[in-house]
Amino acid sequence: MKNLLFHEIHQKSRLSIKEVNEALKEFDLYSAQWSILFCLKQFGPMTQKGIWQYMNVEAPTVTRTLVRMEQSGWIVRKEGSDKRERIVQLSEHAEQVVPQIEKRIAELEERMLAALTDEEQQQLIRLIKKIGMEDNKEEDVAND
Amino acid sequence: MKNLLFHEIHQKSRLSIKEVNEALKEFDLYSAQWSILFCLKQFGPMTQKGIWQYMNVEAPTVTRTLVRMEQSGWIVRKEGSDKRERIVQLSEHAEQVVPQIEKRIAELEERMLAALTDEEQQQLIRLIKKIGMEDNKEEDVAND
DNA sequence: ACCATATACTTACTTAGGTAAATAAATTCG
DNA sequence: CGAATTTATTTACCTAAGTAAGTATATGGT
Repeated sequence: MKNLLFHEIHQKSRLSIKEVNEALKEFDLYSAQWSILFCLKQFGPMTQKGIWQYMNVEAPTVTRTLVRMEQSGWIVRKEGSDKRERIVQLSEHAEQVVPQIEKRIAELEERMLAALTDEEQQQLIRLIKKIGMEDNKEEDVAND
Repeated sequence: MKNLLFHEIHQKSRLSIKEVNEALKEFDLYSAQWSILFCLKQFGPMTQKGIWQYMNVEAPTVTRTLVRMEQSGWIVRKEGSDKRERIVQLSEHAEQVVPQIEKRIAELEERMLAALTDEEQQQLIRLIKKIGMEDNKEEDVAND
């Protein structure tokens, strides 16, 4: 029975990525790339480590995505004072377009969550956050 | 704010896959492969279409995974009466080992859901199922 | 019976994620 | 100071998922 839960999460994850990719098509962008743009918009220039830590993925994943985004002109990477690290920031083009994308994605999310009340959405986030391994202490659960 | 929800789903999806892969290592198996084994164990021999429809993925995804599983001896594919379709079933080896894997995965899931009561788990499934596009009618929500 | 269409699967190519190992810069310690 | 260790990023190789287009078998309409 519990299989159902992970099965369901896995499916909704794929579904949302698929829908986001569809919405991003007109901007020539992919979901993981958008996640990074969104992150940079929120926090300003940051190191690659900052990005993969926030996104909770491994370093190579971010490297690859950033290479593609640099090639397509969404981001710029420059050397930090610590020469090991590279500081990532939005390109001018990205700065201009990100608000439009944000709007488009917000509409999509609203459509996909239309069947849930605001209360249910909050409940859902609260419960999902509880999933995990032992390191799921109060601090993680408390920050809502 | 709503970004948080998809962000969270995406992360838990990755996390659960990562943990499942870790648990499956000793069986030389990957999460998507296990999903198919589980499916075949539940329903018995079925066509590839049956598998990708149940799993809610595209046909090529299943083709690829089955090719690997056939090579490593987990499944067998034979021609159906309709010569276009291929009927997939567990190998003898798989029949023997699947129960052990099932047990291992069940333990893992229990650990990952330890912070949620049974009631919360049911609630969580109910809410997740509500996520989707327009085709989210009563039938989908009612079947719990 | 034949041609057009539909269906089941496969192939080729793309993004996205992971691990392991390599590289290069910083830091620590004797 | 110099060698050893740690840290940030990259490279190489794996699974997983998607789309688009190709192949082969069934099916339907005239």
